[in-house]
Order: sequence, then structure tokens, then C-alpha cells
Amino acid sequence: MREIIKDNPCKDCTVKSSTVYNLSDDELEVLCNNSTEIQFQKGERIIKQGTFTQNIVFVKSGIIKMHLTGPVRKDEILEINNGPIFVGVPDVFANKVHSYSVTALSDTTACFIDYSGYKYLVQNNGKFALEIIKTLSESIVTHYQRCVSKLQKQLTATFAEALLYFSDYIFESDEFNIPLTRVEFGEYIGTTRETVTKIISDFTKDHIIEVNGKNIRILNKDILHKISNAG
Amino acid sequence: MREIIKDNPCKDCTVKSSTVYNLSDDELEVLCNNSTEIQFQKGERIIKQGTFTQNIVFVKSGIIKMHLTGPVRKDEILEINNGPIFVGVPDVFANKVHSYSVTALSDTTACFIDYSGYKYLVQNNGKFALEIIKTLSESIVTHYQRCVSKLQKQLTATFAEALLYFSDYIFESDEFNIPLTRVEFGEYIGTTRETVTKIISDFTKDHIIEVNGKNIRILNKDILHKISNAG
DNA sequence: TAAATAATGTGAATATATTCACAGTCAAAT
DNA sequence: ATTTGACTGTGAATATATTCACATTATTTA
Repeated sequence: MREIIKDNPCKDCTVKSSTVYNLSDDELEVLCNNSTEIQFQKGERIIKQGTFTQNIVFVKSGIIKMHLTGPVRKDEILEINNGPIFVGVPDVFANKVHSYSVTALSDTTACFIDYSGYKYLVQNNGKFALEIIKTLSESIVTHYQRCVSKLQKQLTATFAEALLYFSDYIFESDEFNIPLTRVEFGEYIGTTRETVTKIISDFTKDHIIEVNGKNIRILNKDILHKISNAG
Repeated sequence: MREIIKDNPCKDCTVKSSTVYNLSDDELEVLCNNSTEIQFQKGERIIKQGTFTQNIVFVKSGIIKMHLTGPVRKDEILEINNGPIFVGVPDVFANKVHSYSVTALSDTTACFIDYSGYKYLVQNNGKFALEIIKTLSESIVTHYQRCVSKLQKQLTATFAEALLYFSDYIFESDEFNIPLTRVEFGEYIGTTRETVTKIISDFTKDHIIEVNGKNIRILNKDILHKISNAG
């Protein structure tokens, strides 16, 4: 974890989310007053479940996981995504403490933005508020879908869906290195380490994928779609 | 479904959510211009998955379920709640179509509010916008918890949790008539009709609950808590 | 009221995924 | 290079929940 403080970090930043895109220079100054850019190494925790909410966190680049410890003390990964993306926002508005953690799955650059400036803009820039509402709304709707999918589909289907997600949205390639251990992959699709291994070995036997440790190459995307959709 | 149109439906309405509470009379007028109050009978659909989003819906009174058809064509009930509560809001901001349905589980009174007035207030009343952001944030965080709970807990635990939810939040009593068929109860806790029956019969044998058709009386709340927490 | 339809209960067979125990592999650090 | 600790693979036994087939009970409608 390495901290870098700049004078006006946001004005000249080329990485902007849709919410921030329409802000004027003055408004950006308000937002970024007291903001800090921090580097995280793979595996480092960016937000820790249970700590007090203090900042809005903007992940400029890097792959991150959103995860929390469930009622059975098992970790569950709710989302894997890559920057640029705001993380931990709902907790800042809803809670005093973070209800989930955010951890870097690759080297990551993140900005910690003071809540007060953010809140000020919500109340004084209707367009900004509307953008946040849209973003929150989209993430709710997306999560409803994901949750039901995970609840109803069998594990092979959820696994196939995860591979397609990595391939299409995270790496944009049919071959990639998953930044997850088998345990984490289990936490992501809702199962155990052993079951992940078994599904991988089944898929390999059926020539759907080719696996070498963390390296995965998708051989037959059509079948993956079919398995994912069959449930 | 019975429609009632009033001149100024909201100004004199005694049922207000936290979001609407701080609006001035003029702003209420903006919000309620073109609003309509509609009565729904038990079982009637208030919002239908797949239809175009047109209105913000405010459920004044009544018990409702939020549910959607999942990837396996099975219905899943994501939430059961009672008015006063806004429903379907995220879809209005995120989508052109509703991604889930809302159905009355008891006789229900709901107001259909035009989106344009709502949107206008978001952009011109910072406090209103902030309240909506808070409400959306809370529902995201709540849903994360619920989702993980459902994913990780065993069915007996989820069933126990559901009973406690009905008892503590919906009916505020240890005895109540569940407004759900066994099939719907299954859709709520993520299982089949038959399994619901089996759990009920187990709980009855253990003198945890007393069941007569849809009437449920909780005999031992402590054990329910223990079962729910054990996972 | 009778008939039709929807809702519920139950046990046996089956499917799906977990747990456990152990072996083997990889990666980092001394 | 070697040790340490984390990570991974595998089969057998077990647990959990589903499916199926059928019986029974409510509820609605003609």
C-alpha cells in the first residue's frame, strides 16, 4: 500500500466514471478536496468489512472483489469487477460501518474521496445526484439477477457463467489467468474448493476448456453458453 | 383493481415515506401531478416483469411480494414487505422495462406517480435526492445480506429466519396467517412445495410451531433464533 | 350442493453437492 | 537448495434437498 498525494488529483485525471464526467472544474475541486490516491498490491484489502465508513472509494484501475463473511462464517464473493468503478458507495450512505469488504485481485490504484464533498455535490448538483441514483439502481437490478441466477442454477451452470463473465467482461479474451485461488473461485460461485476442481476436470475432459494452473483457455464458448443457460 | 383519482391526492395524504416527508406543499404538487391511487385485491399484480417502466409506485398499505422469473423459469420471491413503501424504483432509473414483478399478497392501496415529477425533484431538491440515495443504498445493503444468507444457510435455517421476519416485521405477533401458498413459501426461501411441508412437519413435531393451514403460531422463538443463526 | 380446480401431505427413489482424509504440487523465504 | 506453508487434486462416504407418484383436503365455481 503506497500513498500518493497530489495537489489537484482529479482535475487532470483521465480516468473518470459516468457520474463524475459532467462535473465542472470547480465541482471537481470540491469533490477532490482531501482526496488521496493509493496503490494496492494484489491481495491487499481496500475496504474492510466492519470498519467505519469514511470515504467514497474510486478504483481507477485493477481487478477487485467485493466480498463478505456470511452467517455461516463462510466468505462469499458478491462481485468481481475492474476499474474504473466506485466501490463501497451504498455503505457510506446506508451505514456507519462497511457491510462488505473490497480486496484487490490485481495491482490496483484507488482514490479515497472525502464523503462531505460528495454529499455536497449530491445536494447541489441535480445531474450528479441523478447519475448516482442511476448507478445505484443499475447495481441493484444487476444484483437481483445475479442473486437469483446463483440461487437457481446448478453449479456447473454458474461456473460456466463465471467463465463467460471473465472472458467477455474482465479480460476480453478467450484465454486468461484467473486471479482467484480455487477456494476463492468456490466463494464466487457458491461452493467448495473440491467441487471447483471437479467441475474443472469434467469441463477439461469434455474439451470445453484447457486449464493449466490459473491459466484458462476457453475451447468451446457455444457449449459454455448452453450449459450456463440450461441452468 | 379499482382506480380512484383525486384532485390533490398527496397533499392531504397521511401516509408518507421518509423520502417524501420533507417536501413542501408546492413540491408535493409537482410530485403528485398526474398521480393515481389504485386498489388491488390479494393476488393482483401491481407491476409486471417485462413491461415498460412508466411510474414510480408507492404502496400506501398492504403486503406485497417482489418476485421474478429466474433463469430456470422458476419464480423467486426476493422480498416481502408491507406499505408504506416505494416499489419498483430501481427499474425506473436503470431500465426501460421492469426486471421484476410486484404482486399484492393482501388487499393493497397503491399510488402510481409520474416519473417526470419525481425526476424533477431529484434534480432540484438536493435533500430529496439524498433521501432517495439513502433509501436505495439501504436496500442494496439489505439485499446483499439476504442474498448471502439464502445462499449459505440450509433450508431449515432460512425457513426459521422467514418465520421470525413475518413475526417481527410484518405482523408483529407470534401468531399470524401467512399470505403465501406452500409453493410461494418455497419460492421465498428457495425450495419446493414438498420441502416446505416437510420442514413444517418437523418443526411441528419438535413443538417449535403450531400450524393449521395458513395459520402459524410460534411456540418457541428462542429455538427459531438458534436454528436461524446456526445456518 | 356438486363438481371442478387448486392446494397440501407423504414416502421412496434419485440427484446434487459436501465433507473428509490423504496425497501431491507449487511458491515464497531462508 | 531446502524447508515451510499455502494451494490443489481425488475418491469414498455422507448429507442435503429434489423429484415423482399418489392420496388427501380446501376452495372456487357452476
